[in-house]
Amino acid sequence: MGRSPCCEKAHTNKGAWTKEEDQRLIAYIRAHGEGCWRTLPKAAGLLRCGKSCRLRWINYLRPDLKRGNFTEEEDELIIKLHAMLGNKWSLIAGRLPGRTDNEIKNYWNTHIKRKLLSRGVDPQTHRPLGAATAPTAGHPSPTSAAPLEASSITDAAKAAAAAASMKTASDSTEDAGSRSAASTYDEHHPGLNLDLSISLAFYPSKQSSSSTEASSTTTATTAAATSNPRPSPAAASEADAAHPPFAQGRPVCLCCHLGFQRTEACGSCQTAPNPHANLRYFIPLQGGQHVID
DNA sequence: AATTGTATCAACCGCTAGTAT
DNA sequence: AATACTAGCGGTTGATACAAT
Repeated sequence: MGRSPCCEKAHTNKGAWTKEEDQRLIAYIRAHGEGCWRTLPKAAGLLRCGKSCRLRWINYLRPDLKRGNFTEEEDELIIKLHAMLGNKWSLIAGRLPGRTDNEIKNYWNTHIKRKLLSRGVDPQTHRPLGAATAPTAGHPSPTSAAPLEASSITDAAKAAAAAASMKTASDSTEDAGSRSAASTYDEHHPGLNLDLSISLAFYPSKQSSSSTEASSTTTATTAAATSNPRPSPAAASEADAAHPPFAQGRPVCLCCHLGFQRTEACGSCQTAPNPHANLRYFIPLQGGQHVID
């Protein structure tokens, strides 16, 4: 029963990749795309296991990777996203176009931890070092019993919104026009506007057509919608059906607001019998104000 | 110049959720 | 329904580069 193993482990190379191996992998993926990693090594003539090929491609060879140092902006974004998500590196990376989870993880461990410690902040709890330890071990998660201060949540929301905005530019790099848009992102966003309400456009309600609200849901909402595309009105109403609190203007899970899939950041809003009971909510107000419930 | 210590990061390992058989 | 496997994730390790002595 089942299938054959993904690779002959006895006949696979390990360790650093050679230029030739890189070229083979690049050439193969250019010709055939990212298909089945299991069969790729053999098809590409590589003595590597599929897992290794996948990692090499994702972390190093992918053409859309952003090389070079992290910017101060990215630093702050990572800190804020980490405050909200904990060590969910892939989720954080998803909000930082051109960066990989591995890269961010390494960067966190080598730079940001130290940076936070020098600020007197615990890198795991994001609380002042002298402060009482959080009741839960590890990082504060959206479902954790040690939620961040309201201001931190709001900051994190803003950061994620900005990140989502950045991701939008990146996600659309398939075509040249979009690539251009991505490359000019910095020109058009010299200072990230983090003061955004990102609540209403994620699952746009047919009824919520207030122009004030529409104008207050700027780039980030578009980004959220992009990362969780719901293009048609039918889809929107479907979303309303799936998220009745949102459609009715009631509080909505912060994670969902930020554009995470329900299974991504807050599984509990999907699995908890009464998810509203143990999450913090983000109530959008007019004029970009927020209330943390 | 040689040695030792430290920082960085690519790659590996082990685990889990989802899926194919 | 049970089993076997894949893809993806986060933690850890090891090789290399660089800095200090």
